[in-house]
Amino acid sequence: MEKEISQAVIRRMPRYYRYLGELLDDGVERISSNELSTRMRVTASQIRQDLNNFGGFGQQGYGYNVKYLYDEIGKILGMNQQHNIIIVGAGNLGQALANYIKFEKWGFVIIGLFDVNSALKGISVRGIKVRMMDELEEFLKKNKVDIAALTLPKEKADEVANELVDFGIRAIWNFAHLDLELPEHVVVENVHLSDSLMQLSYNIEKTEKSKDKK
Amino acid sequence: MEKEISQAVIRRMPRYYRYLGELLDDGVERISSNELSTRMRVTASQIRQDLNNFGGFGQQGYGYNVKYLYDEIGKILGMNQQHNIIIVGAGNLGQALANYIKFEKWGFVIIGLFDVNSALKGISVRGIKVRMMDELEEFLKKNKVDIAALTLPKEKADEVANELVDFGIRAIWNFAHLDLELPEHVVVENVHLSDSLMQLSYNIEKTEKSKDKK
DNA sequence: TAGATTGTTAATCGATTAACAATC
DNA sequence: TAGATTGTTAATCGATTAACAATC
Repeated sequence: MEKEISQAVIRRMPRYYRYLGELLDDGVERISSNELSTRMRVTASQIRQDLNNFGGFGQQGYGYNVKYLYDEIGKILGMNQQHNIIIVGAGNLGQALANYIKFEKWGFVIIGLFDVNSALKGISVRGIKVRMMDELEEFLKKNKVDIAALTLPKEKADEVANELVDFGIRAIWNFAHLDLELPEHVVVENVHLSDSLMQLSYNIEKTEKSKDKK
Repeated sequence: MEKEISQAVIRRMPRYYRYLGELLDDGVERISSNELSTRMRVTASQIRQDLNNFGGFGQQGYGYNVKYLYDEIGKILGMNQQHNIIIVGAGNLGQALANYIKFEKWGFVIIGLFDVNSALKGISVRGIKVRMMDELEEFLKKNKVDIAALTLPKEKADEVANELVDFGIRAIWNFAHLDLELPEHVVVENVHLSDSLMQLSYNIEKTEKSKDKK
């Protein structure tokens, strides 16, 4: 019986992956938790604890082999397999995501674009034509889709999300400004841009105030 | 001497704000921590603790007045004032953000678009023309800019971020896939979309596995 | 072998939840 | 006044950090 790994740990994994990728690019062969901790500004203890949730990737007296650790974290995050994505909502944000070719480096491939708005019918983004929602069921039968990105206004998002789940979608990358209420077996990752701006706004005020005190 | 409020609390505030906004739209006048806890799927205790970091907004025996609490949280988050934003990096994502008019509802107004790529010179998005970086200093002298959104590839982001800070920018909304190393007085809020996708990918795998066990 | 550094246990710190007295 | 519900203190839980024995 494996113990559940906390989301706090999961959130840090992509960051380790990124730093290791940079070290790899720089030709660094091995690194100790201590040296990595200095670069990343976290404690060495935390790095070792985090990694040991998944296995003993290091070696006493040596540290961690950068290439090996990079690959292992990649596997943990599922970067060793392709993820097919459809984007539902072909407005500005949806189109921007469709254009963002860098995702393919990590195996995230956008294979379809959908919208409810028939005004967008016929438009293509990076060679991917925008389809209407009534073509979705057929499309999902013919293509393996792992993730649906939801970039619709919140008024439509809830209904469309349920439709996606009915058609068999198991993972939603949600950009709509609401909390989706979906069955437990569906994984949802929220990107709430306005929440992020509000946090920034709060931290601006806080920083201004602490400056005033001096 | 005020105690520092943890980022865990700050992260939850925009969500409270959103739920209260919905209640307000629905014409709900008052709400108890208990009822709100049911809707938001958090504990009533957490709600009361979170709010009491900022003040006693409720009333024993009554609960919270929705309108009042909404406004108070709005003030905490700085939603009572306008924030002028420039977007640096007028590619797909930058343009998508510039087009996203909903931000204005919360007082976030995009007043400028900049890029290093002269191919974009002359293009306009929602009436905002793309300017070159050499116009930035002048622009910042003439306009109050509260936030710079960074939507450049990571190769350019670091250099541009430093430039922004040199010109007096105090807050950066960072979409580039790297950790900016900036002076302490600069507030940075990161939106790492690929990290978010990787988390989603991990959680997909985890959910698949737990299903297999049955 | 001696030195370095991990993996892991123990200690500490902080965040969440529970409980209840205060009070509307 | 009685009932409801907050604000706040105390208890619990979980996450982070420290320490060190194991071992390369």
